[in-house]
Amino acid sequence: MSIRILVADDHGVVRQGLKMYLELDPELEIVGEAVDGAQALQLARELKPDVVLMDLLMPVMDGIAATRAIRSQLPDVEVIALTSVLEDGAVFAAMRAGAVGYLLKDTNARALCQAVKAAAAGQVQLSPQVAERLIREVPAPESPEKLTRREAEVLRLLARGRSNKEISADLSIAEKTVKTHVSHILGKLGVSSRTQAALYAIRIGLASRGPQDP
Amino acid sequence: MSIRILVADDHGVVRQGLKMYLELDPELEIVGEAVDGAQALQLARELKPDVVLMDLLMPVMDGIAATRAIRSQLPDVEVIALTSVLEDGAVFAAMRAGAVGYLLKDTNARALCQAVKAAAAGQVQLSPQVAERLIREVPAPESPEKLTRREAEVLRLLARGRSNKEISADLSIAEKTVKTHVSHILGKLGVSSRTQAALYAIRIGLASRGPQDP
DNA sequence: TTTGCTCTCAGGCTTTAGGCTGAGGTTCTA
DNA sequence: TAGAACCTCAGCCTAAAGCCTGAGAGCAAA
Repeated sequence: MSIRILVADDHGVVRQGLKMYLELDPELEIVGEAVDGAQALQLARELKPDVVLMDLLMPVMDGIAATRAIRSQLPDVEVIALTSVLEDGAVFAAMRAGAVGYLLKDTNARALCQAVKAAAAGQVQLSPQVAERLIREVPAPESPEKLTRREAEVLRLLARGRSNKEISADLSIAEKTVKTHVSHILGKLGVSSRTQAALYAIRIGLASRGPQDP
Repeated sequence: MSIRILVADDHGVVRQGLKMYLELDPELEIVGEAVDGAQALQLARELKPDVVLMDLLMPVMDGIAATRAIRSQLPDVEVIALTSVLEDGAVFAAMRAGAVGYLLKDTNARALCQAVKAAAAGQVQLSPQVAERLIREVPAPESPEKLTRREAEVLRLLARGRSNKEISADLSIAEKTVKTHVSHILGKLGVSSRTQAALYAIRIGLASRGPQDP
């Protein structure tokens, strides 16, 4: 059973290059190509690939947004972010969006194939340069995305398994207000349930995965 | 400074295979080999390795007993249990004996090296299948009830943020049935919401994104 | 001062989650 | 062969979650 791959990049040359690289490995199979983020999302839904190679700079819907959408709607589809240059914040943003890997386009064929296989197994794979960059970006995970201070606070409690009612008691505000915050959180994170939001918070390290006792 | 490893397995083929896998990583170094539990204990005392890869089924002294002996006499030596098949109770027994990891022999080279490094740092590392088994053997400190196979499966999906309706589609069963499973899961785990159940699954490693997804 | 963001709260609404009871089917085992 | 699990599904119910609109108050920057 081969690993099914969807390639998303707005440049034909890049898609062709990736194709030639990936098809050197008999275990890998390209099942689709997308030219923008929206199409990537659509094709991911239709084809349900194992791995999406996602360019971050694309028209219509950028790679970050597409990654977030795919990861929230299709949790079994892994995404590897792909860029030509290292941009500030991009690595962390991609990881926050749910990408399981982050590669530069100058990666060689062997490393690329290996990264795809690792991603299919749900394992993190980073270019050495990227890993170094990540370490320097991570120290400032102050606010995930654009959550306000209050929203981040609510998310932290939510990610400890607290109900809206419990959170309202914790913060001494109305449960209705908590619901408002939660709605905003779900919207900003691009997820559709509090459980997904909690898992997101765990992933970015906002909440520890320790015991939930207050 | 490399990580020093002792391999304990009564089959030469397995020892050779582990050697080839581990020596792919320059940070790992095999310093000794044992063919039974008694020899493993003796060599662990002499060589003081960082990690012991311990087969559970061995003559003279089985892996569980050897693990217990090593952990009690040499607290700085970490032990990873290794088996070819998942046996009932074996995971729990190994963890009780002090093993910090539990891997199947069909683990690939990358995962194996990663597990050894994690073990050297004292971190727990489990195969996804093992994690699933573990949750069935050791559900919660309060209620010693075990999850059934199906319940563990539902929990795995739940811990990926799936709704009841989505899970019912994934498993091709009625949403009503999923609700029944979820109710039983919550009861057995002693938690009061699906989010808490998801966090629990994450904590024990069930939710580590594994390759066994459809 | 105006603009904008944030935090607060509400009403009204639909959907989802979860508890409880009962029940028919399979499969495995004592 | 009779229990004992387990999986499946249903009805009926309450509670919780989530969406949408609107709105007042505080606060800070332009």
